[in-house]
Amino acid sequence: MTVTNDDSAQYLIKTVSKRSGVKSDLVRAWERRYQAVNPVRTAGGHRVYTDQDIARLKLLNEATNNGHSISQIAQLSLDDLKQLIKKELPASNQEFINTPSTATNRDRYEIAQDYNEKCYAAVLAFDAQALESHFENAIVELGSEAFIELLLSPLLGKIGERWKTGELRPVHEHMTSAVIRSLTYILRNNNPCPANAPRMIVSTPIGQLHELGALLAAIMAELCGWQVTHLGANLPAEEIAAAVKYTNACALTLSISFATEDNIVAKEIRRIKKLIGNDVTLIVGGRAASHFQGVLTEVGVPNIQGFAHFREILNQLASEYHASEKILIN
Amino acid sequence: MTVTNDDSAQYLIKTVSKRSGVKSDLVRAWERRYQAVNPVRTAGGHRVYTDQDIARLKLLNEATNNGHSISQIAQLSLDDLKQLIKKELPASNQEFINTPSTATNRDRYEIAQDYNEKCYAAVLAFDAQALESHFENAIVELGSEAFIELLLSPLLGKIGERWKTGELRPVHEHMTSAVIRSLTYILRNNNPCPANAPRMIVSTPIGQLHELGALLAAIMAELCGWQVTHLGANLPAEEIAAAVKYTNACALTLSISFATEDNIVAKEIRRIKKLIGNDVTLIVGGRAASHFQGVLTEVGVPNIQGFAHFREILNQLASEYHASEKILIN
DNA sequence: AATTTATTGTCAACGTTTTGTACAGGTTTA
DNA sequence: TAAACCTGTACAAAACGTTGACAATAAATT
Repeated sequence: MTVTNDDSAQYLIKTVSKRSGVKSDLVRAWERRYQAVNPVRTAGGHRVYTDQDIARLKLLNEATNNGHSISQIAQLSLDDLKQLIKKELPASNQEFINTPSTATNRDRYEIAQDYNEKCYAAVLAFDAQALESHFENAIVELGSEAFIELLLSPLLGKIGERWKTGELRPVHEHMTSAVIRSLTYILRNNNPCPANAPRMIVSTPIGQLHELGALLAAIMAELCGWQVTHLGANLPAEEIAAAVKYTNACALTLSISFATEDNIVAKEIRRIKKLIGNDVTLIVGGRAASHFQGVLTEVGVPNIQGFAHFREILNQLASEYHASEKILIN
Repeated sequence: MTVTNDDSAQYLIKTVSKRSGVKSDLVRAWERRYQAVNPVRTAGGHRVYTDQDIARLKLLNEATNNGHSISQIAQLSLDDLKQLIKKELPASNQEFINTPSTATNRDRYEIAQDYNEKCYAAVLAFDAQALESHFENAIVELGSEAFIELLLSPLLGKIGERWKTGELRPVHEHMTSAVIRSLTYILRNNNPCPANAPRMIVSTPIGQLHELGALLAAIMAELCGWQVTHLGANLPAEEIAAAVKYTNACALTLSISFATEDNIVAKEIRRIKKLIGNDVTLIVGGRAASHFQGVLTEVGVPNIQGFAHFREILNQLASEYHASEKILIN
């Protein structure tokens, strides 16, 4: 967990209690009896907690509700706690994980807002460790779904904008995608996908160097139960098509983030469509996708509009896939 | 990964009872009469069980339901119990019968060899899931160090060769690096690096599209206690230099995997050297690094020869860094 | 076949430990 | 100054622990 040199302690016990779901008195008791957390103190003696402490208390709360005795788990590391929780729920009540009863929707929106600023600050400061740490905490606190919709997606949008204004450089984006790529591991493990899940390839056509959008699509598809192979950015049509063939994927998602003057992207999309044929569904999304509306309608690709739409398409495809699979079995 | 860390006792009897299906009273009776389990005790005398104990009780429960007398099987080993159950039920409850394969005294080299073949097969078959799974197992079985030296490095070498012969396509490499990137998370967590660790940037200059070598270098440096930021492949000199500045890195590692006819790489290396100055150590490695020997000696970069050499340089740099840091403090 | 013996799951009684909650009186913060 | 915190203490419900006993079977012996 990359020892966080997180001197950013900032929350008083009331806030911590609200966000973690553990009553203030109990937070103090857990600290006194088991050293479950070690908050810093103000000059006057008030406890001051970090985001990590909140994540920790949240997990401890969940674990104790699951029957674990606090004295036995209070000193476990964040990672051990995550594993503990994961073991408890072998795909039973996903709702409980993703919709923690402790935070209302507005709360979560504000929390995400909070993390958003911190994460952007970390990107700007080129602090990969802080960024990763914030992401980890946010995943615990928000759950995978809200993490993506309320934090990751807006953040990546912001990064894209700021990149155009010159506030951020290409390296900022590279660093960010490196961090997000390694996070994929956590997210994937939160939602282990079934063996017969439909497969998808995610990439970016030649000329499109920005992979953040593709990463987002890949993560979202994984959370929807797909088995995703992310190929990175800037790949020629033949390569992408080859990957589709190799994996026997039933869908291919391309991310187009920037509108280019040349017509390379349009050409590539046509070539890809020709190579993969009609049995594989082509999905094109991204901030600049609408710029290529002409080609997209030409090859029969729907225009993705927001999350809900993307998720909807994914679910529909998945159910079609499973239906056809059943027929094959019979 | 989720490898049950057996040594961490943490469950109280209620939880154990719920999970194993054996009533609390009976668990105690089995312990008292036959020493079926040997739980640790808390200071106050409460029994504390491990995951293994739970597995054991589950199996004992099943076996007694199958007609075995508890006194006869209470002291059997976990493996023996699994065997017993397996024989009884030819086709029903085959779950949870995984041999932890603990006491293998086989040579690590052979194990790595074995994994190497499996992993290469997964790459060839474009099976990202299998590849990731093999990697995970290998890390557990070999440990991070041996994983890198005996498995990852030879494997990446092989992939590089086969790429040249045309047996593998570029997508194979992309897929592989995607998997390895997400694995970074595990490796990093196995070796949490201290807050005052020296920082390093790892990347690949423009024209070098292959990032496997850079990934390998990044992982190795992290295991040596560095705080590494991996930027991905194919970045212009200014970007790389900017990242060095932002992170205040004291070393920059570039990976050169392929010899190009043009002299772009040489140019880029000169530019990078000029931009980062002499306070930042430039390290250049990779299969094709020797091809640019001229430039490298010109800018004063040592020729990396194998792991040991790279590690040696890293350690020396780190100790120099820490020495200079101490001086700064005083 | 009848009787004795051993095994095994379950309970009850009664004391101890764990753990969440509460409150009082003083201090810090905004 | 009011609201929020801190420390310390206390308390009660839930969960555990030990001991010992008791049927219901299963196994062995007469």
